[in-house]
Amino acid sequence: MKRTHHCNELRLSHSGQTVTLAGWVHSRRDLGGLIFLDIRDREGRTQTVLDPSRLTREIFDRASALRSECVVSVTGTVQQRPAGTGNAKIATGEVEVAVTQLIVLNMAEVLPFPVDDPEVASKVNEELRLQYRYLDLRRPEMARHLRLRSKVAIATRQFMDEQGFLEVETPTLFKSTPEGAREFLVPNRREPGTFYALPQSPQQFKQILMVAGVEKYFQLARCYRDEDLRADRQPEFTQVDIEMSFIEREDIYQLIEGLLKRLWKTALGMDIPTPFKRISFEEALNRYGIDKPDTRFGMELVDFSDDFKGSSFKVFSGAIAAGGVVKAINAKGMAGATQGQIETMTDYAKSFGAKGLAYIKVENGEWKSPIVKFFSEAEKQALTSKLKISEGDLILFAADQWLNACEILGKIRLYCAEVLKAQGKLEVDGCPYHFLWVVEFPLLGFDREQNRWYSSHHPFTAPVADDIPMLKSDPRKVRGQHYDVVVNGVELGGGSIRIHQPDVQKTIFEDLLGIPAEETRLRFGYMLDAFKYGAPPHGGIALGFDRLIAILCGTPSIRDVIAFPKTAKGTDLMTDSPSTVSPRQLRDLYLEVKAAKKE
RNA sequence: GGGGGUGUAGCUCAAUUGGUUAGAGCGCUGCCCUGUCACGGCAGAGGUUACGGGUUCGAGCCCCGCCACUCCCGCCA
Repeated sequence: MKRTHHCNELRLSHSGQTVTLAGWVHSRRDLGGLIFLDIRDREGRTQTVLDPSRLTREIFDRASALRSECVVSVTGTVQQRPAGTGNAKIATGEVEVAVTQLIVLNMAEVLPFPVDDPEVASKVNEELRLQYRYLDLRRPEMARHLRLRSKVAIATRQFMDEQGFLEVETPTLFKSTPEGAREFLVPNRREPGTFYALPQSPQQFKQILMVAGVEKYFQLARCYRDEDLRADRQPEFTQVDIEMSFIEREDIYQLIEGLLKRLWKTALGMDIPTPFKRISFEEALNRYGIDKPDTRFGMELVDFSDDFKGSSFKVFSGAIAAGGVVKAINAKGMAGATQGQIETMTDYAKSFGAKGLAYIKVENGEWKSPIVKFFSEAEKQALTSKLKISEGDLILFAADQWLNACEILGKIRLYCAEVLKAQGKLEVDGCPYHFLWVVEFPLLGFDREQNRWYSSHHPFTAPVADDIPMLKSDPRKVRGQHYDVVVNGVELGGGSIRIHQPDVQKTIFEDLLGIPAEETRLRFGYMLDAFKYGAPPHGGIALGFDRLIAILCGTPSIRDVIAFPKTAKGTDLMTDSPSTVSPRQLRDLYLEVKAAKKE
């Protein structure tokens, strides 16, 4: 009964051998006097044939009663298929197993959705797929994702090991650190009113490991964030978490380029070019309007602030006079944009606080736009030459403060690319993966509403050494030693060189972030203590492992590469969690539920 | 928290302006079929149109509410 081969193994050379296969009935083709069973396992599928002249009536009847996804073990002789009946679509298509023994290991009920037909199965409502995840995962496409994920995880470990890294596990029961993402809390039974928190990332532990002398740490770390979800965000997710001592930014770039090169080779057999291009935060915003640019296509932002500062079109000249900028993009071939598309883009602009969206449609040799009449010849000339305007183009403008103007057009640029791509009008670079480093982020941002500074990455990020003197005089200008690795407009990961001098850390916490000394001590005291006893200069990075796998699998949703993902509301449809707990459990934890119960 | 989309047979989808008994393909059940691999043929079963209200002579379709899934904004140091 034990199987001798898997279902993607038998070839002509096995002819004549008696073999046993085990697996699921992928499909049954019952011709009345002859039955074909395709047996599927993890590796593939093999056709078996039941010929009543070669087996007992009982076995034949047993085969007649089978349906899709029953689990069976079959024994028989491998034989070449009769001429003209081979199946070139499957690897085992030249042979079949003439069954002499059939054991039904388990019957299957009629399935809630088909798993054998990739066309149909991939369109099945995701709700159903999540509820019956074990069936969904049987689909070859999903099995391929699991397998690729495993291979990439193992290749990651192997590469990091070769580079001298230690894999160290860090706790998932951690201390609450209210900065950043909302945390999942875990009540502590032993002391009422105290809680663990699940870590948003092992950030603090990995820095402590540097103080501990580990020097090179990595981990495939599970992280938890209690924030609203997206196609690329789950409440629990996996990071390739890395930290190194005695390094500079260049060391991280080189390491990650090597790692990604290895992973692309392992997963796709593809050689990706290194080193990756680098672009500063400022340049990324100026040219693409976003800090994670998709550089597979152009449509770059062009600045017209000089050309329009004296313009009689007051919306433009006024914005410039107020310290802002005028920028534009040329969506080539989009002059035929529908009213709905223009409206969508206008809504994007408005969501950034703009009053509207200025545009020019270039149709029939004419500039169709309500604003063109305000433009001088020089201004038109500047537009034509800088944007290389020609028939069929759609020019879109943003006039606002620098960051806002950039972000508006950045958003619109991506929207236009999507529309043009669907119409087959977008020129896309032949290289399918555009990696780049985005560097020189501002260390701090300013929150107008709360009237305070915040860390644009996290408070342990080191300032660029030359900029440290400006920390107190002009914080806005201080650049952080922070870097993001971006591929095709997806932020794959980010990290920084950390502060290892206690005095600089103290300045950041107390003088800039405005956290009182007492609170700093409560929240981060153990870390500041650790740094007193000989902290090496260090830095690291974390890569979003789920996103990485999704990109390699070519799927837009990380749910497709996580075995048991949660829905957009954070529920697990298979196990129906989260769920209520018994009064006794609550009592043990000294908890009382005050919210109104549902139902 | 806000905005958009979806919800009709087990699955994927139709259903004209609001108008007869809500249809099709696949799947399922039964019968027939010895070279199929999307097997084929014949017959059949299968519906609280997510759910709750409302408007109407009449609602799958219109209105209000609600639930689930999904995409986006906010959020994600």
